[in-house]
Amino acid sequence: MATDDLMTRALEALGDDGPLSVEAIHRLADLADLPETMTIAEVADLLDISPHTLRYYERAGLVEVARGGNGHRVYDAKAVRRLVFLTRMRLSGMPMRDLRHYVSLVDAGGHTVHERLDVLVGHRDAVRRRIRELTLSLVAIEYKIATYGGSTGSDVQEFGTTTGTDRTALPDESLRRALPAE
Amino acid sequence: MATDDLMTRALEALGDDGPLSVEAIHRLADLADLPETMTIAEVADLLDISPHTLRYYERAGLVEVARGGNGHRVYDAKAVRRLVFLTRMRLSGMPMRDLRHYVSLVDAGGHTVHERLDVLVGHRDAVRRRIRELTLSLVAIEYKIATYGGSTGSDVQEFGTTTGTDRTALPDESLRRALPAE
DNA sequence: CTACGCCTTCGAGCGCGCTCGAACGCAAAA
DNA sequence: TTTTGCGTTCGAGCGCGCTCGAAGGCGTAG
Repeated sequence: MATDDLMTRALEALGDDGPLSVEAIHRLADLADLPETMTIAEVADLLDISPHTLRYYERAGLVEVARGGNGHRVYDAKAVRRLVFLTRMRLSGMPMRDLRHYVSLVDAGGHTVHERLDVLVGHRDAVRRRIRELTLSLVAIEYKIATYGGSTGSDVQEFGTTTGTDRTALPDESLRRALPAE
Repeated sequence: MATDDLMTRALEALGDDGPLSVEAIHRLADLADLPETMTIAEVADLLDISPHTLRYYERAGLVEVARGGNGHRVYDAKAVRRLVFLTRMRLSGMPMRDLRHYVSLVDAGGHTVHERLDVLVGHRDAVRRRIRELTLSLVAIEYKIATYGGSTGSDVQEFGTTTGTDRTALPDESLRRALPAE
């Protein structure tokens, strides 16, 4: 069935270039050897977010950051590791609200481990659903691109024209039905 | 390499239940036989969005909808098909701004086909990047769940305990390095 | 000494995508 | 006739996640 083919190719096509910038990957590759302490600018650079956002996260109660003698923030390795985790969760769509909840569990002590796992599992499932949702949309978009003729409303006649030519192994009827005009 | 294994399993795990509700899939399965016209409530039900949102899309210039004798909106098949497309693009993360642009191209006539394709291809690439981004996060989250011991900052010692037991074929070092505390 | 650069706190503002509510119209049911 | 239900227009409000800017401190370079 052609839908599976397209789905497979859609998934394969993801092997191109990552969505994370190459620098960001490099910077995150070796979390093992983090410096003892970092400035806000260094952390911002590491995480690819602005100092403003870092201060915002701190204000939101997601992380505690010490101050140096000059009043400047001093991020130790523990704070940085937590921020790496937090930004990863944010990037995958976890709301600030849930993140605050999770952090409060962590700070509450070891007896909250079970509930923390519930949060993680819930988010994992949400990410899975979102990926699936996006993959379905991707298939639809790729189909539309593959069959695009420039329809401006009266679209039906164009879908029959490529039978025989078969320029890109077009998907099946179920897709055609799911992909309307424009 | 174990990372690939986890990645593969992460992708396979997506085969569970779709993110779209079963009803929504059923309702969208047969776009071929749409009724001649639909009310706002019917379209809202079909697309799983609120009538408020439908009016908002119309106000935003994304679609024109006729009025019946009583002043009520009358959605014809063409409008419904466009709205199906629009909601699919929205669901996959295309901003309203881009959607407005695309619609303006469609309404401008056939000479904009090339530019329309550019928009679609651009969005396709964005969706691909987002899927990849989410997949990476998913792998990280699954790793964290699999190895969770309840670390509260001093996390390092826990990552060595499972060597030998090998309860779930844990991934490799590169992942460990990418997944910090909490 | 001045200027620069990087940092601080705090409160306000912004862009997005809805979401809501008030005030009203029309038609069928009780 | 009154009520119920579904619709209309329009403008305002909301939740989210930043993002910005003002006003100032501190330390080094020129």
